[in-house]
Amino acid sequence: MLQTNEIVEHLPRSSLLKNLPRAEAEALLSLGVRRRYEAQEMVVSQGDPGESMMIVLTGSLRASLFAQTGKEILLSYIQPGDVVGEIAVLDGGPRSATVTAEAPSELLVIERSRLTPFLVEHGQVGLSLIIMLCRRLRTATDMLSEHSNLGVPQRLARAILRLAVEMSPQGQEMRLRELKIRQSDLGSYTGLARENVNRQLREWVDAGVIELGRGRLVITDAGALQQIAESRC
Amino acid sequence: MLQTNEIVEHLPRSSLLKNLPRAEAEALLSLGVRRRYEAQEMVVSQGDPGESMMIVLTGSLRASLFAQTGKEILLSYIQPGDVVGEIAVLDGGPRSATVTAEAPSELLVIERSRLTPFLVEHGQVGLSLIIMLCRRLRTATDMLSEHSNLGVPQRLARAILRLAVEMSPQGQEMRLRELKIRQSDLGSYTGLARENVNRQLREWVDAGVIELGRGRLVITDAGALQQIAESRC
DNA sequence: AAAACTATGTGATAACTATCACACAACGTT
DNA sequence: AACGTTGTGTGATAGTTATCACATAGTTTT
Repeated sequence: MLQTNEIVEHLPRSSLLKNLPRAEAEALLSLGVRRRYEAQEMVVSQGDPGESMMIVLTGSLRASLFAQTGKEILLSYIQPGDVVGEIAVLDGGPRSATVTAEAPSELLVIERSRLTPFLVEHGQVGLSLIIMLCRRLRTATDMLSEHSNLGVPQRLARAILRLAVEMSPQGQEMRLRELKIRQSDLGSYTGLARENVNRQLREWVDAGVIELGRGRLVITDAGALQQIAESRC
Repeated sequence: MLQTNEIVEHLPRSSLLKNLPRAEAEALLSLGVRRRYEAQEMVVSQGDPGESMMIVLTGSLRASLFAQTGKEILLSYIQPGDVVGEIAVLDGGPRSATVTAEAPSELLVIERSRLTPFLVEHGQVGLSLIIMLCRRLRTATDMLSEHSNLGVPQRLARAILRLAVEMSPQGQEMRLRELKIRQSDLGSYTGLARENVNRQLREWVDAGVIELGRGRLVITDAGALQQIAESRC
């Protein structure tokens, strides 16, 4: 098992850790306790009180909301280096979303009782958290404006391009060519019916923009996708 | 004109200042410079670089996004005590939205060059900012799930109830009975066509839930609105 | 008091999107 | 190899919502 001081190197591009001096990062990590989650296990559940936040060490997870009808709204995929549960632990409110492990995952759990005093002392870590929250806010705002104002092709294209970055294990720096995703999940990510996702994707296969497989989507012409995403019609 | 040390009392429920010790709040405010904006003047513009954040002292403003088509998406109304422009100044990115003064307004402008070092020193202020960002994230998430999953009546009812809090000059603590808002703005806030906003509102007038005037909406039966907002159909 | 705006009210129509109903293909299990 | 499960492909249909086209009514300007 990794030592605390090895974790920093193990998560090279973690949005939270990458801009922190080594000593600060290690001090933060030393506050946490490791815990394993099995595939399909729920890590946090929307509405619950939340006394801790987690840093993902290994594995992969998904964050989603559930409407009263039971329909899932997929918010994001979560990779090693990402932080989970920070909203509730920082502002004291209930869990704002549900997070589920998709694969067996190891998380570093940091309790509020240790985190809050630490943040008052370590202003730099606070700043790093602030930057992370800002990034979240930006993507939330983006998604909002996309949802209300774009047509099916634009929404789908943007979703695919965003997921190609988000699902990358390289911590948000690289764009994947091949996405491991089901069309129904693309549906709950974009707010479109699965059937319509399929119809649009098929058109793009015919146009040579992507290739499709079971639970799999390959971007063959990223430029074309980008164009569609930015077109104004 | 108010002295810096009087401002704290003048903004009793500012989301940023209310949980700070008096000395910390005053230290933060002393970093800023006052500036007046006329009605309709643009305070920050989406896409611009942003070197400062502002605390609203007096007046009222609106934050919005503009789609390529030119259509406005209304994000929020901004009141004294609220903070504007914090995202760009904190994470160094471009302005994430456009903010316009609706009435003549006075803002306290804090430059990044003074803010960042201050935050490293004053962990408490950082925490307070963090809590504010969390709140923003929560409402963004809420709006997202509403947009994709609710019907017209639910979306509109929730929008009205949220605005009744947001537009209150009492800084997010009180629910107004009378909203000063045009139906076209309700449309760009909810992502609905103005005509459909009108049709739904008319139904509610007939049902005795609200009253309407030019640029004005009065909630006469908040309980009924709440019920509509929470109904699952 | 016109005239010019701005905001609201309402029908008709067109476009879009979800839903339903299956067929089919891939994968895992026993 | 048969079976159950999960994911994909596609047409038909119904429902919703935007758009267009005006009418009307307050407000401000001249």
